[in-house]
Amino acid sequence: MDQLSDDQDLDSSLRDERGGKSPETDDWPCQTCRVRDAGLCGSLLRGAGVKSAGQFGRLHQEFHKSLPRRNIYDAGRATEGVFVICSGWAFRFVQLPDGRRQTLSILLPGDVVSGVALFARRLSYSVQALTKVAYCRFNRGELLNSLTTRPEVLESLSNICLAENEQADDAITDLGRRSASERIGRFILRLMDRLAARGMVKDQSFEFPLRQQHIADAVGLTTVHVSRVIGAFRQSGLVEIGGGRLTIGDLAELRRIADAK
Amino acid sequence: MDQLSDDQDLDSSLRDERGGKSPETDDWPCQTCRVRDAGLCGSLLRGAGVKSAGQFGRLHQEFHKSLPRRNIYDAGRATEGVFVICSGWAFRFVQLPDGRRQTLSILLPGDVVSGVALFARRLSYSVQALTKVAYCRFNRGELLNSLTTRPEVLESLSNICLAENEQADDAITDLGRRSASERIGRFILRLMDRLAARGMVKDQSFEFPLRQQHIADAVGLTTVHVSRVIGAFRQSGLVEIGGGRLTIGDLAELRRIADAK
DNA sequence: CGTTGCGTTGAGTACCATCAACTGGGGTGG
DNA sequence: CCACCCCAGTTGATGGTACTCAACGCAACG
Repeated sequence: MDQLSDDQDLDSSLRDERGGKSPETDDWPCQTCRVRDAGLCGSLLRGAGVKSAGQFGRLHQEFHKSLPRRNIYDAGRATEGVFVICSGWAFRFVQLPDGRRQTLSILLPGDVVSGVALFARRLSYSVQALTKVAYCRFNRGELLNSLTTRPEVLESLSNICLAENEQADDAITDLGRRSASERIGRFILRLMDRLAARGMVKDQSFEFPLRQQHIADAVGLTTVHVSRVIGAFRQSGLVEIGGGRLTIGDLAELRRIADAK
Repeated sequence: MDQLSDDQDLDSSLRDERGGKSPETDDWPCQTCRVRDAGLCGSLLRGAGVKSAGQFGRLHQEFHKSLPRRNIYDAGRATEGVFVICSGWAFRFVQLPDGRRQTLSILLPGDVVSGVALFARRLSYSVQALTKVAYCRFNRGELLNSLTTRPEVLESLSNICLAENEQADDAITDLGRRSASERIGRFILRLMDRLAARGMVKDQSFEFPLRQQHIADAVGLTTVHVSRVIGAFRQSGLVEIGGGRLTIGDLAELRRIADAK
């Protein structure tokens, strides 16, 4: 039913963590992917025909899995391509020398870790799995080629970069000019919107694998303060968090809090 | 000598503010541009040959000027292309309904207002001139075409997007996890680096047309607090600001403050 | 049943915001 | 020339938001 619970096949193959798969084998993971038709994968696979490997054949993919709390990528390491989250949650973050930590974005199934990673040999942030995560790497060279030969790929990647920039601008505004409750409210609402676009929200309720530490790192607060704000939210009946789920109790009021002071 | 003072021609032509110029006239402004060979303009004009208009002829450009404190672009308006700052300073900012304001980035000569603006019909932020500004608009359609036909344009625009994303990530980290003095210190140092790359820094001193209000909007503080922090900087001999210039007094110490707590 | 991780709560504090008054420079007009 | 105003910046007083340190409850787990 939901993304995080029915991962039998993820479980069963977690032994071969980080094991690559040939893109042309019969058990091609994308065949059963829930988010295959959206975002970058959509453009890459649509033009190619899902089963054939013609002139616009499938790009080479390398499939990986990660357990929770493991780093999928460490800042500064060389990358050989672009990562896409197939299932599970992850996040991009920066760790300062003195331990302070800032999450740059939460990555949901179907998200490209970063569109511009296509042009960068190494990134300045790390990526960590939040839940069990299955992800896939597209080869940089191939992707760069298809950029010039396949207009829909260029368009898709452009849209991804556009969205990433807008999200970054939003984050800057939130962190620079909004109060704690505004930040947390907006954080929750944005997450819900993104999950809703994936059909992962039902009755204003969705899976929520984040610890308060993750929220704190994302909105630039401490866990203690996040606890207080969320406690206040809960007492006002705005949200309910528990059992790995988040349920919105009073959407209108949450929107009001998130929109202004 | 410096960018902002020798603007006789800017002055003299400020009458025809917002007046477009045909790209093929003899008084083509780029002929005298100081930053012509850098960034996007560099790639666009290099491949084309500066004087000729062959197969890879010049793209259509529309030149504009703006007085200080005028909005070059208002959030939400339809855009017909990509803006490049030719001379002067500007900034991208978001204005919240209740008046709070966050600056997203400072734009220096040679900067593209936003690389991804190429793919967006309207932007969610506004752009305001800080000094007298000359800027130029490249046509969206033409630029999109040259993206697929001219590899160096694609590469240049990729690098711009990459840099924009990295700057945004830096800003998020600063606003989320750094103290006031760290933010201001880093703000100054980053500005100096970017100006140095344009040859606009001499003896650790550079033109600095920003009011404390602008700094406050950029680093997410109030003007009052910016005044205190900068006052402390000045008293420690770290920086001296005055007469529209900023001079670094103790670069090592400023770096130390900016790098950690 | 101790341990560990996560969340909550309290007390005290630091940082930064807010409000307000005041300074000094630059322009303008009497 | 001076009065006046406006703008940018400074400074002080005060207060609130969010941080730090610490203790504790609770559930999961070995």
